[in-house]
Amino acid sequence: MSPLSETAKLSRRAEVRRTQILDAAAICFVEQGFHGAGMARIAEQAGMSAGHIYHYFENKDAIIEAIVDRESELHSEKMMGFHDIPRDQLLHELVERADEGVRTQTDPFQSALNLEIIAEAQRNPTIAEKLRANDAETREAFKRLLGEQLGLSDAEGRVELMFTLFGGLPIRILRNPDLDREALLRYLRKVIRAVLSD
Amino acid sequence: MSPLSETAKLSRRAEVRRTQILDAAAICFVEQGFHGAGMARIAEQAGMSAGHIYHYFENKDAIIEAIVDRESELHSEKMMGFHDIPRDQLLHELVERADEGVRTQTDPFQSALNLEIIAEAQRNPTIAEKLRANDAETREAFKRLLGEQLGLSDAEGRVELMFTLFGGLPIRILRNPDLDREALLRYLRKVIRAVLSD
DNA sequence: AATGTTAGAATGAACGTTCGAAATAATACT
DNA sequence: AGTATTATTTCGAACGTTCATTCTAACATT
Repeated sequence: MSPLSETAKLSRRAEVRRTQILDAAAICFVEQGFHGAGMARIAEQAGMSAGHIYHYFENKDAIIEAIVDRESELHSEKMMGFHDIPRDQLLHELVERADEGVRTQTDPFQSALNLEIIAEAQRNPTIAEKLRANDAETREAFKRLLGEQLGLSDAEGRVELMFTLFGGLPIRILRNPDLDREALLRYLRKVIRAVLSD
Repeated sequence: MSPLSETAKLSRRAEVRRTQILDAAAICFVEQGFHGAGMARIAEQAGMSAGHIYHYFENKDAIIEAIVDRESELHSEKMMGFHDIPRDQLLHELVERADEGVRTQTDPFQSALNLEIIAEAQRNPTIAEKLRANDAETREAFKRLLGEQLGLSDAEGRVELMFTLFGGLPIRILRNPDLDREALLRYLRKVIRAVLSD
């Protein structure tokens, strides 16, 4: 067996363990928060000993950072999905896909993890920086989309409004769990049309 | 001296101490989070010993709850300010006061405290209930405003959209601290007009 | 046998909370 | 009014617990 495949096998193994830990940690963080969840609980959920986690992550903060990285990547990919849409269908698609956005942003697990990350970013500069970098990236991508594909001026303000709206959904669902998603969607679509046209 | 004024004096004293503690705690919570801030740090900020705090609050959670109550009351009062506006000026006023809303919701201290409360609500049922009660109250008030004063149908969805938008501002400012408030405001006003008219 | 992998006990620091006493204020008594 | 007594406020040390992290020894795999 070549040393290359050996390392590959090893890294793969390690990669599996890492995701195991990250998945477990995400569940614990949602249930108890970053600082409420103990390493023991995370280890139990991941099916390994507490001490063993330190073979894959330097410390608890590194786990948090890895989770944020994973979420950021997911978020970026979601955003990039709009770039393949032909320009004459773009506005229509953005309006149509509003409900998908509402669904993901109000999903109990996702929105809880999101809010947890947000809270952590407030006093963890590393996390804050990751969030801001991801925001800058997706914001610029969306601005280009509006400017180049839809030919809209003042894309900055339009993007900020859209991001504020979708970003506010996790908070909204927390404050009103019985929220009428359909009623909200009616006006969400109206707003998208108003903001993404002259 | 009547026993009434005596008790009043005593409660006043206690009330001053209580607000002293709440103010100090709010600062600490913003700086280090609910669970990051220790009682020792809060006590120092309040200018008293850690043990002494327990004469005014049963425990740390009680402090958190009191802060949430105070913020809720503030939020309710802000909302009630719209009820004195004559109906023919209401829409105009709502559009005009948008920038005041943006200013308060993106104020560094307020938005940080807000997000901290939100995060805490995720696994503290008492806090969650307080938030939901406050939301139900302000939501109903705003719905009445739109229905009775502006004669709008389907107020539910309109209110949800507006609340989502303003509620999302603290997150927005965290993810993009350099946010162009004026650019955002242009479209925020456009959205308010679109959502609060047929 | 050697190397990589796992478990779980040990460590030390940090935290919320309790407690008994000291300081201060209020009240009663002479 | 001035002293004695009671009540209230304040402090800071001590306690018990919890937690992240380290370490040592056992285990598996090659």
